[in-house]
Amino acid sequence: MFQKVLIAEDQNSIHKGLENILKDLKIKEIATAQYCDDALLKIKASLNTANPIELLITDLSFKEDHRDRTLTSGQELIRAVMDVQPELKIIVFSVEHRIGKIKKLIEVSKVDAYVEKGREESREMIKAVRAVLKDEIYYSHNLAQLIRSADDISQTDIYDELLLQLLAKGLKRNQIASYFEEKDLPARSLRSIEKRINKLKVLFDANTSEQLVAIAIDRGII
Amino acid sequence: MFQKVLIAEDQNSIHKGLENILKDLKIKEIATAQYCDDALLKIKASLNTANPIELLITDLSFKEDHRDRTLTSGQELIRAVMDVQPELKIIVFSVEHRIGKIKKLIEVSKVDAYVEKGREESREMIKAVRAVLKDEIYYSHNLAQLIRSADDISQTDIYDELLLQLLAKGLKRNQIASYFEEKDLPARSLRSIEKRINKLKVLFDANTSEQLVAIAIDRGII
DNA sequence: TTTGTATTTACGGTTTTCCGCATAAAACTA
DNA sequence: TAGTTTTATGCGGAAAACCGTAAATACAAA
Repeated sequence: MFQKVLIAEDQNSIHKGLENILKDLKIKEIATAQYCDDALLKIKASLNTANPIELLITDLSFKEDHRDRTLTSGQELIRAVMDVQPELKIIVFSVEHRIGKIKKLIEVSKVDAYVEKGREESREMIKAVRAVLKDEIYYSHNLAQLIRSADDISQTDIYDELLLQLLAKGLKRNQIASYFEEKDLPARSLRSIEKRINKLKVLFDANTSEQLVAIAIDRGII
Repeated sequence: MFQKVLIAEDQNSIHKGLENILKDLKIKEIATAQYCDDALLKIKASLNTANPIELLITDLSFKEDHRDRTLTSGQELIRAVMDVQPELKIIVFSVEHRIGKIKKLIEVSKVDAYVEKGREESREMIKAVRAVLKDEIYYSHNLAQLIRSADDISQTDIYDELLLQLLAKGLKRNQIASYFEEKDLPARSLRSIEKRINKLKVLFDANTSEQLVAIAIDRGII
């Protein structure tokens, strides 16, 4: 079993529960952090010791407060951690259920497991830790099917994503075209922008561009 | 201090933490429920006993799973509870930070306290329980100022809200006008709908209707 | 009731979005 | 390389959104 584990999570009510689970799994040392920056510091520090941290369990969203932060989310923490300790195992533990975000974590950030917060979280966390120990990828029960059915999202590329973001930010069609022009992106003409929006409307079954933005937000694409 | 408290929360890692806090506050009996429906049942059942539940601590969002549910959210639970036991004290404990939703809870549902899940949650929960015991209203630290600054939202009435919902659902301007016509709502002409959208765009500083929908979702209005 | 004010509605014109079509450019294939 | 397919662009017209204005209606105070 893992010797040393770090929990990055700002909800202190969760710490106790999580620690109990890990203790039952015979994990010797459990460190905690309430801020992403602290988590990164602890990981860096432990690298030069006899027993470095072997597993990071992290939430995705961390509340803002008075403290200045450089890392503001689990995603950023994960990216930073990969730089200093690429072999570190990572389990994401979050309420995030939007399949777009989760797919990105697994495919882009290469996290080892995703456990959704909810009724089965304790059981799922145990399974996840055991799976990760065996170098397996694990995502909680109800997610497996969702990920397969979310191919529509994979069909949206980074330009679609940018386009949706610009729409949500209040740019008009021709302003978006100008933006694409400036940034030297492909398919920058007004007509191409229009066609791209239309393609997305068909893909997400949206009647209007307002609904398209609502769906994109709901699915966690933007 | 309260004699009997019910916690409605589907994250089982949180239960332990909350229970510890409540025990420290000398609360004798702590009941828990993972589903809204179960919570309501327990409240109803306790009404006919010698010591009924005096305080309900509830989350807002409950995950869907295999079980059929009639009550699917904390908001619905609160509404149902008010019918059977109007004098029951209620503390909402949630990650919801969108001021629109929170304001509605306090003003419409008349909950006694709102504690935001996060770093200070334990301390805030203790404060909340003590305040509610003294018949006071309590909402966590960082919220007090936000609520005051959210007057813009109070300026949106139920028709604005409906309008935003219909926009997000993909109805066109004239379809919205027809909808208002059918439902016999005031200001049902196309021009009035347009003006209302325009008013909202000014209010929320949105350039386009797409951005307006994005902002409305972000602020928890729809 | 009258008067004044605010809201709602209708009309008309401008801008933006939407969409089909034709051509041009690019990517791909044999 | 030449031919084929896909993608991008430009143009024009229709539909929808946008916006000012004025008449009609609703509402409140006098």
